[in-house]
Amino acid sequence: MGSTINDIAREAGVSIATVSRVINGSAQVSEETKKKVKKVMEMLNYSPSLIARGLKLKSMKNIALFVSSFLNVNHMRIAHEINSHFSKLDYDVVMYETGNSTEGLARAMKRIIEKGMDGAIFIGSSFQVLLEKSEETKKLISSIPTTIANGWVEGTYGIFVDEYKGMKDAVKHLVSINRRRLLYLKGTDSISSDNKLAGFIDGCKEEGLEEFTHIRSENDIETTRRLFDERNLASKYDGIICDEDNYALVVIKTLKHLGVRVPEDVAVIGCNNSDFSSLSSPGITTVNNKPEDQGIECAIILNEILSKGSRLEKKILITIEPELVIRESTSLS
Amino acid sequence: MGSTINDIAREAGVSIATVSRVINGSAQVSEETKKKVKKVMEMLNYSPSLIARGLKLKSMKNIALFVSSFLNVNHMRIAHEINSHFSKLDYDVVMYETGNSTEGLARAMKRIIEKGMDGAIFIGSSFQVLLEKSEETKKLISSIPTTIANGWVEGTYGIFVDEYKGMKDAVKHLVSINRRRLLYLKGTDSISSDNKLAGFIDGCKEEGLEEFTHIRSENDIETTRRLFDERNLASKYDGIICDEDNYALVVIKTLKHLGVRVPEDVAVIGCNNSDFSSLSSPGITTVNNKPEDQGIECAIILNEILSKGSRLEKKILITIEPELVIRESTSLS
DNA sequence: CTGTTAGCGCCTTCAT
DNA sequence: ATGAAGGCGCTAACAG
Repeated sequence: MGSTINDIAREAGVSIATVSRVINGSAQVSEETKKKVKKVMEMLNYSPSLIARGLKLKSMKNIALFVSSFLNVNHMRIAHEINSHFSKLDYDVVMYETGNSTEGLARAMKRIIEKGMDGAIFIGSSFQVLLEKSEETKKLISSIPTTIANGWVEGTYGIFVDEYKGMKDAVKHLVSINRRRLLYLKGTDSISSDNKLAGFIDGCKEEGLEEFTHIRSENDIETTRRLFDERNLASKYDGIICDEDNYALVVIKTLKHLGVRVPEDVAVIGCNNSDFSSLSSPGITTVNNKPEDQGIECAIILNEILSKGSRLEKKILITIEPELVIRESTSLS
Repeated sequence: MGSTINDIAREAGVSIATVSRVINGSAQVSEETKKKVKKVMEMLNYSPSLIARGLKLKSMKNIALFVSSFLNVNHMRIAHEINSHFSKLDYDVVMYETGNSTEGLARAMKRIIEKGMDGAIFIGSSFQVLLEKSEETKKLISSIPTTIANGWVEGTYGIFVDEYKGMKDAVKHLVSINRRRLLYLKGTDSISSDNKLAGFIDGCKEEGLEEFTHIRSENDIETTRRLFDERNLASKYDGIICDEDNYALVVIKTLKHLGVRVPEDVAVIGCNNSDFSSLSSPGITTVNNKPEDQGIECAIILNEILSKGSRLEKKILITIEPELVIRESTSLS
């Protein structure tokens, strides 16, 4: 609302160049004038227009962050870390909620050039698919430094989360507590969810299991109840893995409704190590895919590219190893 | 990456003024030249620099959104609605995570003038206190259109959520199922949490209850267990209200641990109508404070001020009435 | 150490 | 219907 650099210059009796210098510390200014200028800035409650500076410098120190939804807690945990990291470096991270459509993504991504974003981060494997669908987005992406949490696309740097192995470990854990009839419940489709499922299947095979299945379902209470009723799932299986914690909650609710005990009759495992899994009763054993680490890695790598001013020599593909967190839903204490 | 308005003008053989006109539809341009210009824009894959435009227009169509943490699901539900609303209007909402310190808030709020934000929204009653702490922030806030979800400060428009009444209703509900020894568990301090507590207390009085208490506690599993052990809470009370759903989960976990049945022995009520409350077993009766409505109202009001170009005549103070959602934790089906 | 100047890309009178 | 020109607030040579 403000005073501009001109006001400061006039009031302090110096040129705008000098003012600019004391603002940015970009060159030697005598202590005396520096002090004078600073005083005037205080008096007039001046703060430089980042948008004018941005026009000149072709950067507003913004990084664009794309998420499918603000309501996805796991993704927000990642976003939180990224934001913390960059806000310390005086960057603003601007979050865009894209939904799951190509159009939504494309519309949001237009901002990256309209606003001269310095970098971009995509959260979630779903973007891997979406980004590859359109030439336009692919081109856009390779025009600025980009990292993807849990995914990779040509021209970007990806953080890979080995959820395949995570699910294998989950299977092994179930076998270790004598469960040999396993059911896998898969939620919405995505590369991540495919990887998890593959880990489940291969894990079962490696363990020599003979009775295991996977079902694609909505993670919604009514649907799940019906599913369990119709297929009599509760009595057929003694171990269930869900690809997300919230679905595990729904499953447990369903099992209780049927009078089935967890974990005595059926053991249950979820994924994400969310508050759902730790706070629910029983606590849910879960595959911790370390969203915080994903966020930190994304931020570090992107910042490295940014400050190096160029692409990294080799395509770093950090791999994060999930970890099984064991809770009551699989332990007969 | 970018072609500029100059490139387009040159390539199309017109002046930049004309190009500007077709971009903004701001004046009559002959169909012919319009077509020509548009074609060139397509060919060169041009998109106007919002930052240059922003410098000229003194607005980048940005609204600043302040949240204490991205990890607060309830707040993000509000943010989600706000974002949806404004993105349709071609505004970007820039989210700032401020923590709970004055410094964090002040630092973030500097952006509102540095970046010439068009408006600001604060999510959560905690900001009411923080904002009033400093003259600087108070002044800042009254310099641009501002709304607050669940709070109010001089110079802003507030959305008021009647959580006081919400909690009274919760008490009444417990009484209606014959609970007369009530315990209230209070989490982190805030105006909102104070209002809720007041509602609980007054509700108990109105109902003529004689045994009721409230305790301030951390909502963490270990702390809660210790608290229940030391004070023997589980046997003293037959109804418990928590000021947030996640704490209700912790309480239920604790009760189960002690072999106490919910709701037969102790009924439990939470607040927020979060996924926690609907997905947990038992489902938790909860005070729905309608975050979605809060978000929508914030957005609508702010947008109204923005488009009217001036402050609204009267200080609107929309009031949102919470609604009790009854689930298994209070119903002996 | 300090001032002058030329843009950054766009919008907007003011002429034509 | 179109063009010319000034300016938004700031930075970065280039002079001095």
